[in-house]
Amino acid sequence: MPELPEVETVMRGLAPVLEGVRLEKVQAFVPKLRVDLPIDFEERLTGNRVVQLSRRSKYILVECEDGLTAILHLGMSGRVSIYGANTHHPARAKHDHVTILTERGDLVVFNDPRRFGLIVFSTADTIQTHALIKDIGPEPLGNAFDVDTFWARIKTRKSPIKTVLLNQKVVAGLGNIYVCEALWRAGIHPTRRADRVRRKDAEKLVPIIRDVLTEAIAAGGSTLKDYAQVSGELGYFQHRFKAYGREGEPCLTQGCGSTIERIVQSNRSTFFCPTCQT
DNA sequence: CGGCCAACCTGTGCGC
DNA sequence: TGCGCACAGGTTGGCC
Repeated sequence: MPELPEVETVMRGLAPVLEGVRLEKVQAFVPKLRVDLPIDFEERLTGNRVVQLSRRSKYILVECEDGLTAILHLGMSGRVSIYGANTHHPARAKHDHVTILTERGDLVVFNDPRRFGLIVFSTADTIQTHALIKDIGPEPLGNAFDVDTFWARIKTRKSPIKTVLLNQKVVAGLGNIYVCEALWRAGIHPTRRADRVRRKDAEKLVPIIRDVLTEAIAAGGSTLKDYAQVSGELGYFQHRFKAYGREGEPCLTQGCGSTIERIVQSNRSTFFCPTCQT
């Protein structure tokens, strides 16, 4: 489940395999994912050397030595697997759309059944102005994410706070799961209009958002179903969900005794405690 | 610009 | 076993 913590986990798994490494053979097996792959995708990456990996919101940025930066998004179902040089490299599986063989003999595979992911090209010196990147809000784990900035961005919005937190222009990297978790921790009802979220609620929410994402990264992401880290191991944060996916189960607030409910907002499931969250 | 919905895809799990 | 439907981690384009 690729929200910020999962993308960060994937990026950290890829970095030691790709950074400083020449790509021996890059192959794409589909013409497009969510959008067209670059026409020169294979030729431009094959023979190129990766300088550095980084993450912006849910995008992984692969900076290469010739100035190219590849922008990768995992969409809903995108996964990355790594097969070491001294291990068996499996035959291409269904929905394996891109494979990268490195000069060291490591194999990196991008698999995405729903093809909501994307890979496009930009350049290192223009990446900040790229259409996919330029309007994204502050990184929640960085210094630019503070109460004043956050409050300024939400206090005029009439939409439910749940919907506003999913908006990547407001704050980067949150998805359906971590929004539910953050609102549960903050005691804020997901349907409350963002312009009715008081400043003192924002003061709670900012560190809570930081904490929930930081904890999830430390746990190696969450992982619903069989979503795996690049190592193939599952993330463990899912075992710590307090709201997400817990419809009908007891609220875990001490002494609450209420039951987690599920509603639909903007066509997405929202899980919350009708008692704790106001 | 803000807000809302449909659309993009495939797979899975459930009720019948 | 098969069928139809609801639902799944995200984003965006079009419409009011």
